[in-house]
Amino acid sequence: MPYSPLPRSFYDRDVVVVARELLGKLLVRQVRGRLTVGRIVEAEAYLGRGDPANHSYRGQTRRNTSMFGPPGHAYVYPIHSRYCLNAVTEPAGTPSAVLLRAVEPLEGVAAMQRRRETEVLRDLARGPGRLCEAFAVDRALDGYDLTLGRELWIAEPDAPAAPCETIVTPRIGVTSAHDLPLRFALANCPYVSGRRSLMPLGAGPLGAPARRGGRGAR
DNA sequence: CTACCGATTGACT
DNA sequence: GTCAATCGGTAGA
Repeated sequence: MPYSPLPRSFYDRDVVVVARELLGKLLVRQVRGRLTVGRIVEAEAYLGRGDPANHSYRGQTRRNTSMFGPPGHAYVYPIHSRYCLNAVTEPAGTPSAVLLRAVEPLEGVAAMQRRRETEVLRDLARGPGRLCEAFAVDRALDGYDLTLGRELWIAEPDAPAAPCETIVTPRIGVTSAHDLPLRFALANCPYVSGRRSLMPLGAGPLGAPARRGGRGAR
């Protein structure tokens, strides 16, 4: 069966492991029988304990209730007139989650272009707010069960894409815990957000050529 | 009720 | 590179 959803056991593990392993998986959205699919190329872990950047750091509120629930559900929150999509991880009571920051558009590109009001592939789902717009994810999906395979889920790709190097960096946009390397992304992937040159894990300071202003494809 | 502030984006120097 | 629009969530009076 194509695009069968990852089981709950996938999410019921350490949030950092889940974040890393979500790279390369497929984000699938179904609206009125139409599929929108993208390959996850960037994700961030938000720890269930001792992470001041996590919305749950100061306890449970109306907004972050989904994070306190069982793993394998969505945590969707609004910010700056946009939405951000997370996958809740670890057992219920441990408020950890993985923020999906970018996907490579694969299927349903026309729908994404319509929702995003741009034709530019690279701009369809690069960044958490854009991703939600492209995939028609809003507050109605907060708490939604990602293992059902009906409206929104994550699937294993049929044929794994060419092996890609993973880079690890601090999380983008957070105002605390800058030191924690909890952002994971595919190296040299044009669909990854962020503005800095990205250093492959384990590469020396001068080992990796920084990508400069050139836009490449358009 | 008011005040402050982002897990952002897009426009601009 | 820098910057502010924008609005719901949260805390506090």
